[in-house]
Amino acid sequence: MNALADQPALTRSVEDYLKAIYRLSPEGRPASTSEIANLLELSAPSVSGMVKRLSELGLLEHVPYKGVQLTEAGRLAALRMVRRHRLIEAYLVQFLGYSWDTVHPEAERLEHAVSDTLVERMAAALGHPAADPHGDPIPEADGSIREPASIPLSDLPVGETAAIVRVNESEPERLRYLASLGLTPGAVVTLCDRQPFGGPVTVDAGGERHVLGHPLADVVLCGTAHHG
Amino acid sequence: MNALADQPALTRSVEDYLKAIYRLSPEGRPASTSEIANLLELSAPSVSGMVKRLSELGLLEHVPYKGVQLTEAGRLAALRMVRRHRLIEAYLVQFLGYSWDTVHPEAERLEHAVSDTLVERMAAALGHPAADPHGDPIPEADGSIREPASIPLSDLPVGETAAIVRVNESEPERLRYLASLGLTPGAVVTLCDRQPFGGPVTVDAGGERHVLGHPLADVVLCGTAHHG
DNA sequence: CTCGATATTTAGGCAGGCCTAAATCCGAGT
DNA sequence: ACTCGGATTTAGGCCTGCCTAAATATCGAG
Repeated sequence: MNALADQPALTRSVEDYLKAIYRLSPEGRPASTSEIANLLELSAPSVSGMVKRLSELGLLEHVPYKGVQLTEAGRLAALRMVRRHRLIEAYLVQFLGYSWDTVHPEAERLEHAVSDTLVERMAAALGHPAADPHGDPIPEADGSIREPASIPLSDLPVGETAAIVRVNESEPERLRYLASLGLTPGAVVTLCDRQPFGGPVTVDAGGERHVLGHPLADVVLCGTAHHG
Repeated sequence: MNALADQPALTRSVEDYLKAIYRLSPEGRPASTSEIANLLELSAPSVSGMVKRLSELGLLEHVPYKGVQLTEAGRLAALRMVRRHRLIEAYLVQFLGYSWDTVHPEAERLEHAVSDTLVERMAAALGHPAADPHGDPIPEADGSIREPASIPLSDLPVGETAAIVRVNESEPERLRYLASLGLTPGAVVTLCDRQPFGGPVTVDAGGERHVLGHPLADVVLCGTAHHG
């Protein structure tokens, strides 16, 4: 058990690469060098070089000119970082006064420094939450993760009521704006109107009506617990 | 104000060197290359090279073959790390179930990763403590630090009663032993007997009598609030 | 004052991780 | 089938930060 703990020590860089590749390959689809370079804000040759080392370490498989895929070891190492990151975010918000729009950079640094012990103590202090402040699901210590089914607010049928389960956004500005509208995980909203051709969406949240641009409505994910 | 915050970004290595040199030069006495190498468990040539870089960065002054001394900038950077370390230790013990003998390595890693914001939030959550769990004084955010006067338990006059203010020990084993005897900061003890020539010391702590070897009694520091 | 032990520095090397410039591959369009 | 542009990899370089081996400075003892 606890497949995410006590793994060989990896450098911060390696941890970041693995996390990035994990993010870029949701269901095993290979990630390209340039996608990784783009996400990590590094040059493509740097990624190429690191990819070679990581494949020699057995953390990923690389088909030259095609892309990379995490091995099981790589996926577990990545999930370990994701678990850390999300638990740290939850802890900082719950206990140290961080808000969901400022917590990311702090977690980004801490995730490389905390011990497995500390992570599990934070998890316990939080009561082993299932998701972080953005609604992103927290992988279990054994490496399992369950992504709740959801649909973007922009796809919710008009007239339908649903709970927000997740907000897929990282820009602080947008997060603050969404929070100011009450559009945070747990909030119950009703879709009142949708304009065609990617037009805005009108939503009722806590008795107030708001008009949201389509791109913004797209990152607000609603639960699909259909009537029961 | 807040001289300890918002300083130029230093690497983990540099931060560790500065902290080590600070520890080795209590009142400005120069620290030698080998002392630093010893404390950081590095080779002397490694230290020599780093010292050159640090002096070029203006963080210390180096008289070749004589020793190094922190500049004001270096002292502030070191104090910043000390503040972080001690606040983190206090926080982990108070809120996350760490004990004083296990908290050091965790703090050692976190001190390089936390932001100034997080440190200050932890300080606030703790109520701005003056000392960490070992009684080591926590530098203020402005860089000031006050070391309370104290004498080793081994030097306490026989018959005298005093409060333990600090325990200058880092080995977990010894810390656990001292804690098991109730010899932790805040405890009030009376020196019952001392054998000559560096012999053991008998101390009353919370109604129980314990015999302590001289080296151990030496790291237990007692307050010198003489009858008043 | 000189010698030798010890501390320190210099010289040279290596790994991690990043970069730019140059070579190479791939695949789309004709 | 060929070619051209974009993606990718290779080549080569730099900085940090560590190492060992060798040179050099210092200091105490005789």
